[in-house]
Amino acid sequence: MKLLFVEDEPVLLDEMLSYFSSDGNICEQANDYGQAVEKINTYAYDGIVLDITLPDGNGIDLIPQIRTCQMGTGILILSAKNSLADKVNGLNLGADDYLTKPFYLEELSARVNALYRRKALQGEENILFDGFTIDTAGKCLMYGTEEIKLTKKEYQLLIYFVVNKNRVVSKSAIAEHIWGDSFDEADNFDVIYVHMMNLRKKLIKTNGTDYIKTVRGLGYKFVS
Amino acid sequence: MKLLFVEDEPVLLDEMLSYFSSDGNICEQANDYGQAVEKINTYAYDGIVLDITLPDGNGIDLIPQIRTCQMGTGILILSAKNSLADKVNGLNLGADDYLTKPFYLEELSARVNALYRRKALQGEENILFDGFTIDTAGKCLMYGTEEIKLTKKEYQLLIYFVVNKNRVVSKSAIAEHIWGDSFDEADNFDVIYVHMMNLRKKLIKTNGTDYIKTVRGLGYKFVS
DNA sequence: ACCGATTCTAAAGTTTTTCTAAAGAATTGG
DNA sequence: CCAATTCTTTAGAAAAACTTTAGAATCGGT
Repeated sequence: MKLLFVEDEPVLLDEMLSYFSSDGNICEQANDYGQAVEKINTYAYDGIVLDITLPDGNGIDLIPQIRTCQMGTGILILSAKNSLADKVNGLNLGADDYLTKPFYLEELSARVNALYRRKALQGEENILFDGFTIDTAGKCLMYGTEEIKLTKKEYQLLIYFVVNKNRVVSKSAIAEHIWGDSFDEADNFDVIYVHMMNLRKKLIKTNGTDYIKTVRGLGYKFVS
Repeated sequence: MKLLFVEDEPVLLDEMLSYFSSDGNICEQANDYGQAVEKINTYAYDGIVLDITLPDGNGIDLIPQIRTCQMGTGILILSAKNSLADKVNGLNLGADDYLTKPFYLEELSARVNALYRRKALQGEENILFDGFTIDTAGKCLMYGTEEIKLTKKEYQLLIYFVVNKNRVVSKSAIAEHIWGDSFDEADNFDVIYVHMMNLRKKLIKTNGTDYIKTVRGLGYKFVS
């Protein structure tokens, strides 16, 4: 998933970025309030980890802005202050969870994942469709008891499609979501074609159904 | 696991630090109330050993502070006073266990480990899987009656994997949990690769099964 | 201070995944 | 119906991720 980390302390920021990146997410950063505003108004994120104390403003003030332009985005507030007022205030303004520094990256990760599941999938640990089970903890796809081996990119694609079930997702959206900034859109979507095809093939091979419909000129749609 | 020792008497502090460090834990110290407050608000710990009588304050007053920012941390109170009032007071405020000075380090160790077991391992003394027994008190792995000799790192890895059975754990998560802050993630994960390989080899050699699946690009997963 | 065990580093080897490129099929618009 | 565009499919190159080995450094106990 695509995450934004708003944090001014460089060490902690680095730790979070490398932790979440190596966990298979696309991560972006904002070092202060100004950068955060810019990012929020330009890109869509699945989750935003927001430090409250920033050099040029209070992170809490970002929450309404995020909520007006990114309804479904999970917001987790971070704060060094051990203040109940901040927590209550943040949650009232529309944050979804709260974590006080210090914390284990492991716990932050668990909470961000939980947010994403709550937001996108109504709190289901396992996503089921038509005999398939996506085990989000084990990061694998099962058909009955048999494991359908997916590569990392295929797994990410599948999750993204299932979350956006019955909705057309553009190739740009896929690129932004799964490749992030590193994707060179000017060139071509060939990479996406190839991965789509590989994922499709594996699903079709399993039970004969093609869950992914091509919407020519617009993108793809997962139906189930 | 990561521990904090709050104790003003240097001899006892040193003894505790060296005992627990050599047992494979990540240990930190605070010599007085002030240092303790600082540490508690900066880092996360699995367990805190807390002397009640400190030169600049009463250790008991730290308990609420710990509890508000570190929910899952085990707290063990130490006191020279053999006072029932202190004990009751401490436990009421959220401490998990109590030990009166003087004591044997072995007993302290046993109690701190018990705290961890209660917290992370849901109270299990022995973890069983497929003919193997992990004796968490003796910190060893048995296959039937035969002991499978593991190094400290291998044992820690195994515990971490077993606790997270069927869940993919990223290399960052492993690093954070087993190497702590000393791990230089920027460089490489080579150390992890090597230890993983050694642990795997020992398990495979014992009964031919590879319980650890590599999830390329994401981490490893213990399945049983 | 020495010995053995453990842990780490470095590098070569292996496997898997990802990407690129190109040819072929389907669809759309003129 | 033809040309242009968009997508599918294949195959192989390139990159990345992981495994394995060996030896150096470090640690712990005597």
